[in-house]
Amino acid sequence: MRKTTISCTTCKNRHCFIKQCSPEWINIIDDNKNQNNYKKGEHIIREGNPVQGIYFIHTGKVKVITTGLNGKHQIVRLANDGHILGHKGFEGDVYPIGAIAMDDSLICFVENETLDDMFMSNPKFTYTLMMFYSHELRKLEQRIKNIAQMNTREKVAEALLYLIEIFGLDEHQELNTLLSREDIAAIAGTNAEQIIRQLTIFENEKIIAKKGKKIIILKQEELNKIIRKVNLHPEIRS
Amino acid sequence: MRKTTISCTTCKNRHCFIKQCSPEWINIIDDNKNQNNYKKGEHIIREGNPVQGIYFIHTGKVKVITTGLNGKHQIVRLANDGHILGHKGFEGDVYPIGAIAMDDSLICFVENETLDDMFMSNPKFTYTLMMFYSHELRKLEQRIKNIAQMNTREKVAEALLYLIEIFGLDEHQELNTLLSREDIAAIAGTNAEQIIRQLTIFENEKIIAKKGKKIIILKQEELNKIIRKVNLHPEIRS
DNA sequence: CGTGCTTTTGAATAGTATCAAGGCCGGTGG
DNA sequence: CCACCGGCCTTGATACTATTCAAAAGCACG
Repeated sequence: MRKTTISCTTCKNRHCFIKQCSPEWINIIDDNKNQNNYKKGEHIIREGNPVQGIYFIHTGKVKVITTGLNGKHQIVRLANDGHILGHKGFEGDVYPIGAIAMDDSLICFVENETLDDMFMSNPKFTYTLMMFYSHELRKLEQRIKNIAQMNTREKVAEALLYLIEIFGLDEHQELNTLLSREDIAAIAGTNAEQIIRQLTIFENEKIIAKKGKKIIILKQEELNKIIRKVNLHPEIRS
Repeated sequence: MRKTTISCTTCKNRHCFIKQCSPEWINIIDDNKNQNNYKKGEHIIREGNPVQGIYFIHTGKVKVITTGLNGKHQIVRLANDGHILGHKGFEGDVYPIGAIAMDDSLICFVENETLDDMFMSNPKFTYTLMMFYSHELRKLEQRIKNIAQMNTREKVAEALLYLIEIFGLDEHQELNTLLSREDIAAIAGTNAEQIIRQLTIFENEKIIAKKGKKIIILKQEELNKIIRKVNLHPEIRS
């Protein structure tokens, strides 16, 4: 973690919610924010620490985890540029989640006191954040259904699609991120062995290819089918 | 579904978010809202219908479902007095979830156009809604972890605790709601047979008692233990 | 007093987690 | 440059758990 100083007034991140504030407020935030560079693997938030504000991701990739059964980690959410970490709403409480940088990440921090003033004076900012939460909620509701009902094959397909959605593919159809099998298992809600077996099956079916640890997506539509098949049952919809 | 007319100015629901608006706005909402009584089992929202606004639960019990694998229903959330249905943020889209009354329920509906004006003119309303979403998000994140990692025993314990949290127990320690085994299965993310088997086990362990379809909670702390044991591993926390 | 629905139980089957062992790869030090 | 080490990946065998199917019992309702 190393302190840096990119001003909000020159910041090029178009998705940052702070941009929803008025120009004079952006200046105030500029003076009050803390900006740090986190190295790959570094903790941004530790589970159980007191909540002091919200983290805004300028650039980077972050995994949000909670510790569960037998100390197993579950990846609850993946976040990148423009996303936030540490939801508003539990001052005096502790973070129920931890956040770890998956790549070197530049992250701005705004403390609770400043945030409260921002909400009061910038309705558009509050509104945008409300919409963000609303969307996240909707996504999680879908994910709950998936994780609860899917078998391993479907879970792995869903995890891959989730990774594509968040981080995207490069020009060679390669996943723009390098996760351990264990990390993928923590997204899908199973263990590393199951992930490997299923990836091998997908490889045999020519849906993906493996290049070392990297995963190349050959037929994304096939992954979609595995999930869609699950979602669309028009004959059942009343 | 039958139209009723309780004015917001005399409404006694303390949790309703509309109360966060200014008095003049409450009058405007009063003129623009639609209030209906839904009978037990009636659909409030149908999966796939266009989104037109937000539903505010005055009184009642509602299950929020999505249709998944092989047409199985997953109960994503349970809602009661003061909660809302149909998240803001997908105008022009269709509801990804359905909502069904579990008891006779009185529900107010406000359409998108009115809502947008409310957000613009009532920052406190927007802020309150943002906080609500933030809390819901946090709860769902915990639930995701649970559902993904728990075995049947733990899932059933969690489902029972969830029911207690939302609907509470009456003076005889009876669950304040009557769900089918299938409904409980749709919360826990398994099937009705597993629920029955596990309820029988809990009964033998004197953790619960069954009175017909009703469930009596004898030792809630034992249910907590089953879940807590899962959450607390201090030796592992870094 | 049937009829249909939900609950309950049992048995067979399929699926998943766990354990163990070997392979691969990158990094380190000789 | 090579040999070794440790970590992650991979695969197989096994034990366990959950799902499915089938059938009986209980219950509500007309």
